[in-house]
Amino acid sequence: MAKHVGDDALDSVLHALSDPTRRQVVERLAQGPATTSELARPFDMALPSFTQHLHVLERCGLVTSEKRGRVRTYRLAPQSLERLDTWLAAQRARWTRRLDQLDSVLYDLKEQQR
Amino acid sequence: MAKHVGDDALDSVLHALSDPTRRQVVERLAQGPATTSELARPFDMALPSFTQHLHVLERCGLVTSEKRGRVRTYRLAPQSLERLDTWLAAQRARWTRRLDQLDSVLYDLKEQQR
DNA sequence: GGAATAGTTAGGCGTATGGCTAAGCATGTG
DNA sequence: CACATGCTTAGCCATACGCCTAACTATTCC
Repeated sequence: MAKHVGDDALDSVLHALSDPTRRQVVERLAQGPATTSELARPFDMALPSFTQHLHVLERCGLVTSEKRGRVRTYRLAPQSLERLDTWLAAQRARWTRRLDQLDSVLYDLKEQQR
Repeated sequence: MAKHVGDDALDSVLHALSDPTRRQVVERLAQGPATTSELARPFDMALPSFTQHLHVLERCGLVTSEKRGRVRTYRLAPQSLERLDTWLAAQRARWTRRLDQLDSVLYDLKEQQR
């Protein structure tokens, strides 16, 4: 089994996305940048609680932010989703390769039955 | 923004995958079934701690298990990864649609400059 | 300058998470 | 039957998480 030393990034991305609030923020930002309070509006949550979610998203690289005046604007950093994509693709590959092997085993069995 | 009521499943799948131990188990199982102790062997962890990870994976539907005699065998349940795949694809779609819109805005700006 | 606005910092609180040991149960095996 | 094997249950502990309120800072606007 391949060693996984540098996958802390994946850890934190997956952890960040495992919270529904944070996932909704990501979904919102996939449509374009937004400020802290715009992002917070749909949620029934105290602002400090909400900004913690934003900090989690930013720490793991899913979003970036920039403060102009007193307004902080967040944007999605889509390359971070690609990492997840890559991992998923790798698993799919393992899985399908395994199914291929099973197929050939079944084929061999059939051959033998003739 | 679309409402997200039934996404507890995604919550728990993402949470499960956010742990490196559990991710490695999934990677292992993507190559074929294995028993509890086979799965545990590579990890320097007390068995009860490890089986908790297996339970987490099973509760969220990422794996299934079956006990024959005193041996429990685990297999990957790949449809659960598809759910994640679907979500990721949706985000990618939002993101690229957004980029398309930006493209057309830029195009319009250019037109006006003529 | 004074008041509203936008975020931030500090600190507290209950629950969930991830690890452990010790003991318990089945199920195979000599 | 006795013993080894494979896993499970019970209970403990420390840390992390997600939420809150209160108070603070920094900007913008009249």
